Amino acid sequence: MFNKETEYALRSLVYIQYRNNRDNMPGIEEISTEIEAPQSFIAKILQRMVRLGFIGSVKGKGGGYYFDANNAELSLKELILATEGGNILNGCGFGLKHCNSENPCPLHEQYGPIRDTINKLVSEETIQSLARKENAAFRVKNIGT
Amino acid sequence: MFNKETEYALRSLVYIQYRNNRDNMPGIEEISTEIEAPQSFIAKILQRMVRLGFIGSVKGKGGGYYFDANNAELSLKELILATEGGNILNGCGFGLKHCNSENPCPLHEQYGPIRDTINKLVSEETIQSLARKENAAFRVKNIGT
DNA sequence: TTACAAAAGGACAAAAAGGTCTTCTTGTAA
DNA sequence: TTACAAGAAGACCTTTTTGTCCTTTTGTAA
Repeated sequence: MFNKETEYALRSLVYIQYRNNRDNMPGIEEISTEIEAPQSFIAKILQRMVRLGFIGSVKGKGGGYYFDANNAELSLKELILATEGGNILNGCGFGLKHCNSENPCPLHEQYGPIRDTINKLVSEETIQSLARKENAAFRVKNIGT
Repeated sequence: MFNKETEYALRSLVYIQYRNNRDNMPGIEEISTEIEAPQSFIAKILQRMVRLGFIGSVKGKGGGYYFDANNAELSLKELILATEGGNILNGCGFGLKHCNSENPCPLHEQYGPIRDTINKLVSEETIQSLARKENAAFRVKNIGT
């Protein structure tokens, strides 16, 4: 569905928010361990998240990452647009550059509703709404084989 | 949505079937021009399609590619599984290896219906059903910028 | 029956995605 | 007030995807 960067960013951010909700500020080591993703890759991705202004970071002893509770919630859409662009949200299932109701590809009619549902999902859900779900931390973990 | 190989395969095959329906057997040059895709890449992809038994080919003067009308229709699902595997059809939106109703990721509930709809679409639609749509050839073209 | 059009095959190359490693900088806690 | 934990930064590497090019084989049409 999403590429690795989006996937790891999503899992990291939900984990950060979940821990913030419990008055913790996790660091890279904790995050990468808990979401089961490569530590240095997560470091790089979170660095980008900080530069984008999605999260804040604290350096030095006891440091880590946090969401500023004063900022608006971060929708999945904003995150996805920043990490992999709008291809999933706008692209034609057939790969045509100009596919629309006047000039539809053979999949247009059936794919439209799917794309709409995806757009609705990523517009309505936020990192915070996902982190609020009970057991969110557990569900963030990449358990299993 | 799909990767390039799937996308080009899809467009090529629909085009081939569309031309077959009109008693033509297009070659690589015609196909790649009409669907606006790199000729040598299309050649390689169609070679794979032949090896998979999805289409037949005729060498020599007047040669090209064709669907055997005696074979069953080729569902999009079969094609997708062959070109890029079942990730889109089975994968978890959150990227978890084991995401299910007992151990759901935070997106599980909302993503499930989307995945189901995609599965329904690719199971029901075939290359042939797409090629039958009026104006299919035009709609296969990648017109525009 | 042969010329040649067209597919088959495979080596190679470029670009993007995914990931690692090392060094530098910062700033908090002791 | 300094030690050091932890993030920042960027070079570099690997794998996968996407694509190109060239040679060989095939088989139909003339």
